Amino acid sequence: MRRDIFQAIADPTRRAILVLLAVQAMTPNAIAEHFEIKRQSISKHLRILSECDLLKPRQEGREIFYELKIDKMKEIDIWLDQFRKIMEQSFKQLDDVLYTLKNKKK
Amino acid sequence: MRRDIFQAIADPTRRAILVLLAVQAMTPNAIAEHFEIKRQSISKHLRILSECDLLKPRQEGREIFYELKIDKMKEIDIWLDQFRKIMEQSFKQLDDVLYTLKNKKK
DNA sequence: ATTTTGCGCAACCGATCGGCTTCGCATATA
DNA sequence: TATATGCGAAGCCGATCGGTTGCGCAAAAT
Repeated sequence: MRRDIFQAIADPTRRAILVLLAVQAMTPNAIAEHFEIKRQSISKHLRILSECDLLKPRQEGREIFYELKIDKMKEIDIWLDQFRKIMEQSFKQLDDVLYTLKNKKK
Repeated sequence: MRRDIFQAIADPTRRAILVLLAVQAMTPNAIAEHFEIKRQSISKHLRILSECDLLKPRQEGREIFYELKIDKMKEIDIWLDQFRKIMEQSFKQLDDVLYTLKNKKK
């Protein structure tokens, strides 16, 4: 079980489920209506997403509403931050180069 | 071949490679030194990342320097935007609720 | 001219993935 | 009480994944 958030969003069906649940909590059957796969397969996806802490199930009678834990999505953002920082740094270095060139011209 | 960017970053080794290459372009051998897997496996990862347009190979004699096409990372950001927007909307709705409650108190 | 080095490709292999079907259980509903 | 419904768990299966080894080729070094 690798089961990290990146592996979770690797599957296009799971990404679509996340988008659906971002709008409103839904039951497995309701979700399955939006796809061409069986409810049981949806359940498998829901299990994976839940294990990654991306979803929170809420039992209501015999139904289970899965809701998105949107905060968890921040983890992806945090990972992307590395690149934003490195990019900034690259621009800074580029600035330095430009600055040096400018001074040499003088 | 699914080969989209989300499948590309699903693998932890590939994510680490991206971070390495964010700092500076490197050859397969140089990259492999940072991992405990064979150079050929690294090459496989590099092929996948290149096919996703995340890397650009630059031949230099018999060496190939792979460099990160950092712009491609924005695609992930764009996907995340959906959730940011939905979150904003949720806060807006929450504001509406709070506003209504406030008025009822009067 | 020969050997070493850097690389990608192809074939192989066990593990995992993402569907499927079948089942059992708990909760409505008749 | 009997039946229908909503769900998860388990087992199956073909496809893909991520590693390996063993090439062959071109460039560099000897």
